[in-house]
Amino acid sequence: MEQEKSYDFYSIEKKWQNKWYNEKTYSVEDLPLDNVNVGISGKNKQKFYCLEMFPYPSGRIHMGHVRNYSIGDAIARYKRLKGYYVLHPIGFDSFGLPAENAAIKNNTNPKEWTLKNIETMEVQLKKLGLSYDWDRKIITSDSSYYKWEQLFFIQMYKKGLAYKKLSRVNWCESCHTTLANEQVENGKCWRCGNEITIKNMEQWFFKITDYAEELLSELNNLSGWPDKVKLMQKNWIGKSEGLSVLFKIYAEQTHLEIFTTRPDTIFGATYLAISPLHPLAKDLLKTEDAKVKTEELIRKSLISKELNEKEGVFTGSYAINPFNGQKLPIYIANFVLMDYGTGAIMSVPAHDERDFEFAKKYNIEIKQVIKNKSNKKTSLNIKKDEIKRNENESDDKIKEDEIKELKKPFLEGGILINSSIFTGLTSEEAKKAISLEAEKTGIGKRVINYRLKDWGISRQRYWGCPIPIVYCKKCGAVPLREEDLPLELPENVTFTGKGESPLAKLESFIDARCPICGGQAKRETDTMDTFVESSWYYAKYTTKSKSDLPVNSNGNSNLRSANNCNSGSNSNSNSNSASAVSQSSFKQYPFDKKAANYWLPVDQYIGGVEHAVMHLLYARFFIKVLRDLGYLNVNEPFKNLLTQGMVVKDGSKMSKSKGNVVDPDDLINKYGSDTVRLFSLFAAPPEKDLEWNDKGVEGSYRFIVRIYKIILLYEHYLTNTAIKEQKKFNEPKEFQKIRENKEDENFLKGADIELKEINNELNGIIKKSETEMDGRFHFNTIISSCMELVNKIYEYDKNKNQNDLTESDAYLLKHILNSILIILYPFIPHVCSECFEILGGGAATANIEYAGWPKIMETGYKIDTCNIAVQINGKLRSQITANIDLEQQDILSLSLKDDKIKKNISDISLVKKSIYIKNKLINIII
RNA sequence: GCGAAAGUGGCGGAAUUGGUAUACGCACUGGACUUAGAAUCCAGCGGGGCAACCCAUGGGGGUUCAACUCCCCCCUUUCGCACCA
Repeated sequence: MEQEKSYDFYSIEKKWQNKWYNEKTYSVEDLPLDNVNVGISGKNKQKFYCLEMFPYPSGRIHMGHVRNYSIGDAIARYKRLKGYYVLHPIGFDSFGLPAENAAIKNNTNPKEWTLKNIETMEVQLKKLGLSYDWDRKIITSDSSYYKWEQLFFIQMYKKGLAYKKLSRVNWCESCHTTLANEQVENGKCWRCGNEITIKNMEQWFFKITDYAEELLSELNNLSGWPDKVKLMQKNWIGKSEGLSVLFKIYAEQTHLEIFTTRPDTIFGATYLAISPLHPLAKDLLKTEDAKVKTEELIRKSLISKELNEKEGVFTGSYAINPFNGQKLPIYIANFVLMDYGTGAIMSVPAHDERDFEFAKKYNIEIKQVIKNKSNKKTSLNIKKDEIKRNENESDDKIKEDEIKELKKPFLEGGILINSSIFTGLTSEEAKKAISLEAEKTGIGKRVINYRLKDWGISRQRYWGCPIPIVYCKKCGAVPLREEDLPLELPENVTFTGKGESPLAKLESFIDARCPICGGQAKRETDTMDTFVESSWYYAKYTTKSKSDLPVNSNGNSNLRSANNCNSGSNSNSNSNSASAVSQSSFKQYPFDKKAANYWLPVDQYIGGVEHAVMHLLYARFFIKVLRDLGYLNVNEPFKNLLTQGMVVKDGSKMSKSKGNVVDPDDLINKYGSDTVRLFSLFAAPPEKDLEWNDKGVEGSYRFIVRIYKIILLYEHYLTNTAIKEQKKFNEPKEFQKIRENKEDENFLKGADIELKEINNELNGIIKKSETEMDGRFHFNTIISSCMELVNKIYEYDKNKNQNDLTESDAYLLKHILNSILIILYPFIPHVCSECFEILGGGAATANIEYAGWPKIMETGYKIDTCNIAVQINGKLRSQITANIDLEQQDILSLSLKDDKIKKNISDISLVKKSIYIKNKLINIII
């Protein structure tokens, strides 16, 4: 007996990984070429762009990465089998705080730290055997990448899409920088969890609000996104339609503009409330007492957005309700936000919770103007702008005390009361009518407000993309000339971890010349939010050739020499930059427009749900900007989105502080990467959290060993029956049939029934896998069916002497084994590649990469009996075996012959009726 | 408070269209092999009952011949937003 080979995952994985990397198996062209080798040509193939969110090089790969990339790789490999031309790139999102914090802590250089981490992680990723096109690797902290970002910034600045303003911004003391609104979670910093405070600072913004409407409406076209994410973005954008109305201030010439979404309640307004930060606030104050109290409110509003209790001050001023002339007191109220709407509201306590609460506290009148819808139809005529009251309408009288005794506000829409000529209208009608009336008389206009704010991108940190702006005493803020890019991040900096950004203290960096007048100027020392890099990397990937800026070719690049750093823009090695260098400045593009248009949008994007309103919103915004700047013609970056759950252990997210971290490297060394990948796909469907289980990993390992062993078992056998050597099957006729999937029925008829049954099940798995891989991605169900099938093959093997097997058996068995290997290949590519090779490959190729997705093979075998569940009054009582496709009557009489059924139903006359689901179930009602 | 998702054995999870609930895996129990162990293989494995049967998909109602699946109410958990007028 031959010595049994054991499953040596180390050698197997090494062997295939080397092959993939050396042969660049997964590398694709920017645009498909005509005459490339079989299997990798993109011509006549449909493109498929598969992308996982690229990692921040924090040091080592963690389980979340493994899960993310295993999912992506499974999809990419599946699509290749299905005949797609697949772009599957990877890179590093390498600007960010950890590098700088490490620098402060260990006195290292952020760049070195980052590059070292990238090196480590690249080795780890390669050990996982992921099918990336490594030629497209991006390192965003490299100036060959971020210079384009600076270019975009300048072009956005010129279009007014990047601007600077003084504003109240979120400040994280621990990270020592400002944050965008999206990056504040529950009043805390998204990164470190520190409490956010408010600062008034000059900051750079991207005008994402210009795209609010498109960002919102395009959500409707993203059918491949989870509803959850779309809803989160929708809520974040927060569109609301309403009316802005001018209220004249009593005995003054000024007006106060308020915004409301409930114009129908305007007759119920009993006071106005304005934000403490409202520009008119101080002018309206009439008493010393109010002034003092307001100061306090202002002070509180300035440091925090948190609010415990509603507080306010009566200013002493009044405004006039333009609709009924009522004199309304004006309050300064802490719950009114300055940065939404107009910073002033009309308060209708009867119909708004907040106004109600405030009115109760300060004893302000509550006036009901909406009541429950009655069945009575309104008898008002609304024709265009005209509202005519019918003659015989009787007033709906509401008693005063009924209003005052309201225990809580009436929030729903209803029928208007106490609202002059609008009384009797429904809320919906009244909104329209009152808005029209306001517009007609010029006291108001319909407006749309968004909750979304512009994206604050200034960061007071070092390790980020420098903002290409200088401040000239004469010319003000001036962008660098495009040809002077990149503005490199200087490297000779010291990190104290205190006070301002290191850049702000670096004279050699700050000192600059004005690009317009040549005079003395100071450089902007803020860097860009690192979410900018990830907003467009998917587009950069589409172009392999690295078109770099000319290095040293532009003699007057004095701006760059000022920072006395290495001016070599040193992208990784083999860029054939000869032609690029000879060109002058930005005649080049960050990526080839044709390639971007060809590959984008990303067909499948995979990442954590935590980026639902940060990265995913910014990226959508950015591609629209790039489109409008003329770089590509694509509206949305990601066609389909899969948000995977977290990897948890003992019920909580893996983290150092909890001490429940599992290091992928340890597992790969112990079981091999196929096992680690398999477990992370098998233990839960991708969108759910994955509970890590060391014992479960062993189960996955066992399964792989079982596959390997059954292949070895049959390697011997299949060789003996000459399949491997193709003595019989090499006959052209047979080969032709196999290729065309037109098997000789007679030939297969000879095969074992057990094998044919297994084959039938295989056919089911092939179909089921295709549906799963087409969008639901519940790999766990595919894997479990494969496990079942492998178990059956073992069973078959147990009951069958190999020597009794015929050629037909061998052929069918090989088809089954090959198919199972191909189905599992996207999840465990190394061992499947190896096994496929051991068996001698398929009809067309010995390389599983190009074997194609398995075809359904009909053996002409149909099961002619089926198992039918017999229910009595809906309860399962028995099961019978019957010939397939029998009619209800036959099944019923068969059922009644069954012992267990007989016990319950002695005579057919007891049967009231029966319901029959063909070949499945009969329910007998008695 | 508002919005969304989820709740199935000891555990991870199946059941994609209403049609035999608990597939597959883990853990556990027993057995085989072994001096012994590991590994492997075989068998069992929702709860109750000797059994016939009964009870089980968070709880309670409903629709239906039939409900994990559809409808209503409630509970719990997770996530997002949180004075957005």
